[in-house]
Amino acid sequence: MDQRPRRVTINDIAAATGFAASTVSRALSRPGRVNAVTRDAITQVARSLSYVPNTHARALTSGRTETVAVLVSDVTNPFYFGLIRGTQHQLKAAGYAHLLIDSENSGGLESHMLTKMRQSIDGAILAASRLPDRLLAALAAELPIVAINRNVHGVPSVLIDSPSGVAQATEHLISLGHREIAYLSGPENSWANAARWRALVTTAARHGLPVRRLGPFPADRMNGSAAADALINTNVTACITFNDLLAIGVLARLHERGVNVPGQISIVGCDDIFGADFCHPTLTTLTAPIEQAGQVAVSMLLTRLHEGAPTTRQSIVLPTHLTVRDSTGPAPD
Amino acid sequence: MDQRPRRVTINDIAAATGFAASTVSRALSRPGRVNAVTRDAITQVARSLSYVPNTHARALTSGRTETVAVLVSDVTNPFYFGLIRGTQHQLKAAGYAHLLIDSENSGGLESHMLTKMRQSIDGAILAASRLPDRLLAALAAELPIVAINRNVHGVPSVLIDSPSGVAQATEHLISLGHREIAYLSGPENSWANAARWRALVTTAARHGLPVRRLGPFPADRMNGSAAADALINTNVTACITFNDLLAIGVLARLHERGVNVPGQISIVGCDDIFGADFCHPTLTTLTAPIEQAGQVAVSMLLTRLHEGAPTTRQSIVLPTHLTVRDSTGPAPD
DNA sequence: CTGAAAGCGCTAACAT
DNA sequence: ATGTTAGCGCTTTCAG
Repeated sequence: MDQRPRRVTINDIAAATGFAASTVSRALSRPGRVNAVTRDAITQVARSLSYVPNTHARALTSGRTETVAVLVSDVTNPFYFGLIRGTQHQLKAAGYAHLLIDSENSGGLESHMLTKMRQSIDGAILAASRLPDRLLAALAAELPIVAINRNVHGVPSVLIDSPSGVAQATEHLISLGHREIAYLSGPENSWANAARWRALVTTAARHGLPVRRLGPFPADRMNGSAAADALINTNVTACITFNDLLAIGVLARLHERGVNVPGQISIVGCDDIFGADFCHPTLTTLTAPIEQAGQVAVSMLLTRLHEGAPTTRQSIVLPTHLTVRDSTGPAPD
Repeated sequence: MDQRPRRVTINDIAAATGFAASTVSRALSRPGRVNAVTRDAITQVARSLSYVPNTHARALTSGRTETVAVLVSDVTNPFYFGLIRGTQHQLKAAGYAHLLIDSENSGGLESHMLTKMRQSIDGAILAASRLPDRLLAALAAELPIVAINRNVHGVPSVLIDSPSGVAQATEHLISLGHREIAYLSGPENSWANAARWRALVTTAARHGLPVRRLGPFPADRMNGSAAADALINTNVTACITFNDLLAIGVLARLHERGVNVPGQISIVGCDDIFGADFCHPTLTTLTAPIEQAGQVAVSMLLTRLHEGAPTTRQSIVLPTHLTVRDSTGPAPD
């Protein structure tokens, strides 16, 4: 009674219409290859029997699964919320299923999951992959992938142009009179972290200004305390933080320790995640189009899947802009 | 060259070991049914060939897919972040794949996706289903499901006990001297919304106090403005909000209009989502164990799948508690 | 305990 | 344009 009630198959439709199973198959999956009237007859019967094609049988023969895996390094990180939203949306529009995988910040788990799932998916989106360049490139040779915020030769990717955003942020701080700026560093193995630091160094150098690098700090709210304490020990009047999560943590700790933001120190975040506009004070940050990044990544992947084109080395860079809120202000005298 | 490099199958292992394919199959999926030494030989060869079983072939014959769908009504809503984290974690631990589906607040899309996916999944977790009771019950008869925050006869579920939390919150407000409390209502078709409202009414009545119901408001930050404005038009000194998202929106609007919280009005949220502890002022709210809800839901589903037991009508209620922060205070004189 | 054989539902050559 | 015939890789009777 709890048994699955014997689904209707392509053969049932064949029997009902008098056509061969293969014709039914064609009519349903390659409508062009079949006479219009037989196609209509078949579609009609299929509908009336409420036929649903069996994904597995289809995948088994065709190799296509209409499923894309989205790997994030930590589902918990609100940065991914927007991204997941973007991939989810775009994938659904294309009729693809969305397999969510959390690699728990581990390259090992990442590649393990990927090999395990290889035949269950047509491709994958790797957000913030923890895989070393070589492995990533090797993987890309076996499986269509698109990386987000990761620039490796031979791996199509969607990059968020934080460098130019960081440059803007730096100019913003300098124009407010800040002469010494610190960078609160995120994970050492993060591509974005390195890119942001470099951009800060470059821009500050152009103005003949020194920068300090503090950290690394794991990029979560908790570690904002350590970061804030480190910050207080310096005499910088402004800092750019690896990401908003960390920045929000810093803000909380600074408040706790009675340091006024932006009165005594200005804070800039990165990403503009959920919360950046309602924390206290609201956070000046680099707004990254992360939902769009998810969408674009999916589009690239899908194109690749459909064209069959190797599409090596294709990369798209998405712009960021500085969103000024209340956490930055004039340097104290 | 881009062709998938011909995966190793059970037959390769059979050839390599000299055993029949069926024996290999058994050794790999039902180790008990096979001689220890042949099993070891087979496992060994399988490993050395880095064999990965084909999900689809397996699903096709066995009917099992080791995949569970998690349906949320809106991936964007931070309430689901914790939930997804919980399901993701638990599912992965059990070796199941996690299929994320966004039903976009539409019952139609919800059931459509579910029928389409029926043979691709072993079961589903429905978070905040928009399906009418009857359809939900019918669905549960066909497919193992566990509902979250939805109480329908015959559908196993995980319920978050907001009623007792709301009661606590109400007592909290009354003890602070508030004599007239409003409820900012969420979507009318939400089970949780109804439950919360009832709990407020009951508790207030016990103290002989009136309550006002405002709304309904779509439960997102945007609509916090409308909700706040409606609130200002009353002369209540405190309100309980359907959820934190709405509450955070209300806080922002109140601030904008110069209304002091909690000086002039106290606000209580529900759920304790990401952000509730760092918005301004920090939000007094009902802390719901939503990550745990996800975990429990998965456990229930998995038990059901493995025991094969119909497990009708099993429900688990998870407790909530009031987390007092800065958005509530004594009633103004 | 192990092997042989028969499919699961569908697609993809190959014929017609 | 349609039908025939083989499987895809695996599990599962059913024998031995």
